Amino acid sequence: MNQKNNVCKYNLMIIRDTLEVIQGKWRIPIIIALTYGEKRFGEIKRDITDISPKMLSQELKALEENKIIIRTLHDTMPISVEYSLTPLGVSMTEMLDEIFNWGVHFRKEIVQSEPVSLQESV
Amino acid sequence: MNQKNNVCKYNLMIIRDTLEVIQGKWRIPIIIALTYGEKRFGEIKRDITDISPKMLSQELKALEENKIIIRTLHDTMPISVEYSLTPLGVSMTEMLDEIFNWGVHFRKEIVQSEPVSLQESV
DNA sequence: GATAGTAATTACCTATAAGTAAGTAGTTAC
DNA sequence: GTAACTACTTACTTATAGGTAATTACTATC
Repeated sequence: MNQKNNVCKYNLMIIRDTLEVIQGKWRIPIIIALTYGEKRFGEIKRDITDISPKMLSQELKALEENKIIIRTLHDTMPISVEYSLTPLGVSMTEMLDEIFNWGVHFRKEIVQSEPVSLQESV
Repeated sequence: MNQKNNVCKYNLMIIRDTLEVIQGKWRIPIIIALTYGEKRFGEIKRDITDISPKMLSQELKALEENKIIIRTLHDTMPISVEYSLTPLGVSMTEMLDEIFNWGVHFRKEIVQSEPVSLQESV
């Protein structure tokens, strides 16, 4: 029982470090947008229609600091900036898939029991 | 390309509904604590040492409203209250496992590159 | 040269999450 | 009867997340 308890506590510690990286309204959506290939600032903004440039800029910076994404400056005319996942970012795929899968399951369950308005817009 | 884009946007919508359920510092830790079996208020508090009774009470209530956990009042003397996962809560297991797995991977990567203090206490 | 697009930054404000501290109502042990 | 335990609740405060609006610097198009 004490052994089981320590395992539980160790796992909770790992989880809390992880949550700090993926916490917030925008980080996971941004990462998911980038799993569809490298994108420019404006492209991500168009995918996540209601994010403000301030939040996008801020969260991209945080994800870069956590080595989840890389920012590449292409020396074209006009200059373009592209964001893409690092190997560490790509390694999130299974996790993101499972979050998505559970989301689908959850939506099914909730829509069945109480037809409350989740986000309807696509 | 437009097709791909709509798929991306639909997926983002699912994800945002999901994030609302699991968002915050305490919900995932609480759910994980309960994957080890049903627990009483005080037991959860002992697992998650730094949660305040206010936050625990508040988050348990939110999880109950989202049908992730159930609160059972045992008519013992003295009365005891037990929290356990619903089938919907149990269905989060794969997702939580993947979050944990990525957390382990992330910790390994970060500890290698820069030995910065993550949470050390167990 | 005016207008629009890209990739942001800055200042300011509000809303929400979380923390602190104390209190309550019941029970049990000494 | 008083001290401690369980399961909370309430009031208050602080911290953080997020939103709004305006601005910047550069290029391209009309």
